[in-house]
Amino acid sequence: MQRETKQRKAIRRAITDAGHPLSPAELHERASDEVEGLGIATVYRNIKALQEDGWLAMVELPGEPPRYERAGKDHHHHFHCRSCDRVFEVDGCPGNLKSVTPDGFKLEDHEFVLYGRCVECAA
Amino acid sequence: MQRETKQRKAIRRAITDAGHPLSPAELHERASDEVEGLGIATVYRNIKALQEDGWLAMVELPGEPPRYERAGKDHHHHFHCRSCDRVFEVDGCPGNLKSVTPDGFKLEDHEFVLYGRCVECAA
DNA sequence: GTCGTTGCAAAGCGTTTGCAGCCTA
DNA sequence: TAGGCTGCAAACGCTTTGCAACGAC
Repeated sequence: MQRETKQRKAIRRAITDAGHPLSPAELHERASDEVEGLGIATVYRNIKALQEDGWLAMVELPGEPPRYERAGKDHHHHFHCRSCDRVFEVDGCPGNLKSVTPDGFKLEDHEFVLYGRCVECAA
Repeated sequence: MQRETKQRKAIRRAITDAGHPLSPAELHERASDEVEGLGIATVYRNIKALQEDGWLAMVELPGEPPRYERAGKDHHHHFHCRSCDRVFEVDGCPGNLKSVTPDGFKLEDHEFVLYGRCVECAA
């Protein structure tokens, strides 16, 4: 990644402003506000480039298309609201992982997703 | 679902024999051993029918195509081996979920995936 | 001016659907 | 024999890629 185009700038800004993980389509929609005619292929290409650059991190939830957030955050997990479909960050970790790992298996990593209603939708 | 065709029988058997979740492609491959010329569309249609029938359960892991296992098992999670790409069942649950749920959020469900090396690949 | 980047359109890939013929009950 | 089920091929939705033009440096 070498040049700072207006498209790339808009995509960066969309991620930064969102505050929660965005899908490629959401990212395209938001960045299009700033750059008219932005192509979806450009969004995908920049997602890849920004990931390789270590600026962007992929958030994969079961059964969901991938979303993206700023990289470099502390270890965290996600809460997926079934009502508004938004994804929120959750600090902390339940721990206790070793105790459920089968004997002989080598645990390297884990993912962990909460489902329910966010504070707005629970009201 | 009303008729017991040889295709459906083969698909049921493939799931039962596997002992771990299978992707549609794996299911097609295994069931094809028993029924020559089995169409992939038939596999997908039966996956849907068997799910609606409550016989089959979908296992969705982050960033992975869906896999399927027998329904009706006790609450469990999965271990995904990064070496052989197989998915194993893990009994138990780390608990402690309430403590990481943000205030005001209503927790309804959770998913939880371990990554690493299975006992065979760790050797 | 160079060559990384872009938009468009075509190609991929996994999944779904329309349809005519098949076969279970 | 009826109509659920199947295989095939076309259609889909999302993502990737080829290509000629564009524009950041």
